[in-house]
Amino acid sequence: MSIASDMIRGHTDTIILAHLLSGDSYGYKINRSIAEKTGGQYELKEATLYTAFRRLEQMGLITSYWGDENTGARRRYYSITQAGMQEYHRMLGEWEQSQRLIQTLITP
Amino acid sequence: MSIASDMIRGHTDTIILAHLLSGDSYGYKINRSIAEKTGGQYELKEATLYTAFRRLEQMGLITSYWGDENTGARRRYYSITQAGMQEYHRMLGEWEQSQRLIQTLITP
DNA sequence: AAATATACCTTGACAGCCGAAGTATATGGG
DNA sequence: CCCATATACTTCGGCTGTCAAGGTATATTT
Repeated sequence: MSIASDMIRGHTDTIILAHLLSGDSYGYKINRSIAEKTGGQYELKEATLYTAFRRLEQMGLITSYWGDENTGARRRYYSITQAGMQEYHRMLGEWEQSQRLIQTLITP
Repeated sequence: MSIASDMIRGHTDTIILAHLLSGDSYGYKINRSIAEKTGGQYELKEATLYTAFRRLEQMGLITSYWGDENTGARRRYYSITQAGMQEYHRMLGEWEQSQRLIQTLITP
């Protein structure tokens, strides 16, 4: 495993929810967007991304529907739910808290 | 526990190394210290803690020796190595970087 | 004598990440 | 026309770190 992934672990869901706050989107595009936002420093592995979608949908934080593209590959669009928005805000708060906690603990 | 363990995951090793920078110590005490530092908000589970010691020793980042207590329970002391110090600094840098990365990604 | 605190260890289950491989459509270059 | 590339999604199986549960042993407090 790469260290970076264990650092991001626990934030994957939040990252996806954050993205969907700006409107419905689909897997491939979300990942492009993540890569762009970070200047190519980071992107989710496909397997990770799609299992995250499954997880989030199962938890009721997002819903999905097939796009009606009449050209190109089919796309599955995702939408954040009310519960998803609530959860997003809760996770943001947890990040703030854990950030301080970690900072405290890794400082000798 | 109050903070999701997935948030801390990836920092356990750094936390232990950070502690050992201040001098040799042993498992139980390190965990007491973590709890104290965070005002009881966090502590490592024993199984996690001792697994981490094994991992760190195997990686050559720490060494261990039995204390010579002639009273009370025996203690296994841990010492950070040169490689451990180097790795600690590398991990600190990674934390800085991933912190910014996560902040960017979880902001809509 | 029993409960509590100190101190360490092992086992097995579980969750999330990811490499690898597969499916399918559209486009541009040779 | 074929092939490489980009788009887009899916499944499988292995790996790693966390943790609940259980165990061992000593010293102090009740």
